[in-house]
Amino acid sequence: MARMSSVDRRLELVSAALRVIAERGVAGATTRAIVAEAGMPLASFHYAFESRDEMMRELVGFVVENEAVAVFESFRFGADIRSSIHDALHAYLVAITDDPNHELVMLELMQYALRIPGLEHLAREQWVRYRVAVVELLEAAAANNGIEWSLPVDDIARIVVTFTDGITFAWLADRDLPGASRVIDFAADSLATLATPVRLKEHTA
Amino acid sequence: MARMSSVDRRLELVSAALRVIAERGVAGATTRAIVAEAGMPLASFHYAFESRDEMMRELVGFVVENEAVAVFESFRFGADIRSSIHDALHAYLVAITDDPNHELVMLELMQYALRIPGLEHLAREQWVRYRVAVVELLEAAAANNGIEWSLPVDDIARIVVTFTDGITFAWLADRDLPGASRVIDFAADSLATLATPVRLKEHTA
DNA sequence: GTCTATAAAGTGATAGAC
DNA sequence: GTCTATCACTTTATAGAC
Repeated sequence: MARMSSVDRRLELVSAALRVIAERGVAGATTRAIVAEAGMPLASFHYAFESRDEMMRELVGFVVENEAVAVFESFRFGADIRSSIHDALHAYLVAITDDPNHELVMLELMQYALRIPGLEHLAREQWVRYRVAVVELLEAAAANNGIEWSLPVDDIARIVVTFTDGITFAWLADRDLPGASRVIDFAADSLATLATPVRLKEHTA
Repeated sequence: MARMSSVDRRLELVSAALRVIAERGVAGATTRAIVAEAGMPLASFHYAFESRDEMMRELVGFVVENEAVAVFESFRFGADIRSSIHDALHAYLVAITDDPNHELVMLELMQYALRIPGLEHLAREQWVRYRVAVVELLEAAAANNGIEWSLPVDDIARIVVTFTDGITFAWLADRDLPGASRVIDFAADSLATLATPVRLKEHTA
């Protein structure tokens, strides 16, 4: 393997570690397994990182930074707020079922962070970022579908993430896709009741 | 330690292992840590169990069997269905916050089961048992508050568990109790819309 | 039966050759 | 700088003394 900058090698190792974790879990992410996945000799690991703990801290931080809710990025809104919510949740469900290991890794890393002293704040941060992403989506949906939210948008985002977490967890456990779809139907219905049509004083062409 | 039957020793070790897991996580539940917690010499472990894996299998099975949703057992219903749901969810939240490690252990064991080939069905089973417990509660609540459910009770139970899982997960991450309470308010409101007053042809005194 | 003492394998981390 | 070879330690599991 050609020479790489220190920062590249760190990234390469973190990336390899994430693949190993997806395959075998956090417990299976030994330094040997990671360097094997990255195609490096064992010593390269401690050339890039002080310790395995340091790498795991960087990995969790990396995930928190980069785990955008990409599901929603290319998302188009529906004709009304109910179908916008429904389609977004459905897109989320599809993303989960397409790559179950990904969500399992997120869950495992979150738990890992909750267990390691000094990393608890990263668990909180990751969860808050999800919520912030949902806030943006809720505001865009409101603008798009001409509604106002009857609760603080931050509270609604909390409800939405409660749904997505619950749906994720349930599907990971029982793999019942029609069941998950029925929950999404309910979620869309009940969230739509929090939307009220907005009276326009003026509107732009 | 006095002589104990084989079955008692197994139970003692499983119980000690659960305490160790609550304290240090699954990764910290080494055979040494477990026998130390149980006050036994190391060799006793393999006298009772073939291997650590066998003990972990029994432990997960034990939890699945015995993890009753005790929260709801001594639960009293409210005057209407909305407050019955609300109070039940609130009682659940109190139980979680009183003993955060307990839910963290359940989460961790579920993840463990999902990772270990041959144990996946136990993860599913544990989740289904929660749902069955909720079905019973929903039916009791319906009888008590004189309503009928407008969806199959099994689907509603799925929604309820989605809520409790999501609320649990969120609270473990961000420890925001007022936030969790607001989600519970919403959950009670939206679940109550699934209840319709029942017309009685006749009633018993 | 019970437990000390140890084996065998795997871990994170490094020294030292190139 | 890079990597082989190895250290020091921990893990599960067992042999063998009592």
